[in-house]
Amino acid sequence: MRIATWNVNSLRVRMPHLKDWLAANPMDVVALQETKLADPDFPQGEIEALGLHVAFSGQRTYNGVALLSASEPADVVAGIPGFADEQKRVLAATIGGVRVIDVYVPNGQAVGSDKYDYKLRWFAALRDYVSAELARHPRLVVLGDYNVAPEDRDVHDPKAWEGQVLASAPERAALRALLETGLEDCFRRFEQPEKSFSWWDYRMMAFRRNAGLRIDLILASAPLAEACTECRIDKTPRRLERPSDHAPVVALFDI
DNA sequence: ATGGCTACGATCCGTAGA
Repeated sequence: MRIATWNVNSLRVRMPHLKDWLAANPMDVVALQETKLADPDFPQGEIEALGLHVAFSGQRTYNGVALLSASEPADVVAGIPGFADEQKRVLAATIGGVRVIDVYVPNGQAVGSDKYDYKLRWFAALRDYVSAELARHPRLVVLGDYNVAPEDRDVHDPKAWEGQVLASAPERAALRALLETGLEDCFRRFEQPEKSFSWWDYRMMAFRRNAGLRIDLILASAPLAEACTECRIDKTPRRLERPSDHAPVVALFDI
């Protein structure tokens, strides 16, 4: 099974890149974030014309998540049950016997801000949700834009980012607490090139300088992680004209 | 120098991202 996550930063703008990428990289599951489309505006027909099923939960301008899949998604659930949130950041479905949770973690803006507090509350709710889902689904993957660089090696300049939002200790602790429910970062199961990142700022020629962060993650339950044979970041679409600032991350599972 | 892009929905600038 081939599973990918990609923050497309506007599905409307990135649709040509997505189509080209899927043509070259057929997937069984693709989790998208930042679609930035209200549900009535979602290009369902265009996705289905690619031979894929799709589930989506979006809003105008901000946020928005979608799950593309080769087989039909079952038991689709939007949001974190029991956590009231206007922002469309979570979408779950069962696809090919795997429970998939697509997440777009809040950015947090700045340490100590209201948005940062929201991010930490949101993480706590996600942990409780994932913990309950793990009990029901041995094969669980929780993937998306986490807006946290797990470790210093996931940051191009750890000194400059020390204590900053996306790298602060409370955010990393919240991510660790999520992992401790029983998930593993598929990317770190394998030898990887040094300075592997999944996001680069549009400014300052950050991509050319590889001044990035690894914040897009594929987390898998133990039975699924053990079946993972490869996990890689595909920088190819980031080199295109008018790219998303995020690169897709792919994991392969021998199931 | 705390900026530098990009997308969006509103106007010709503000908000947000990360």
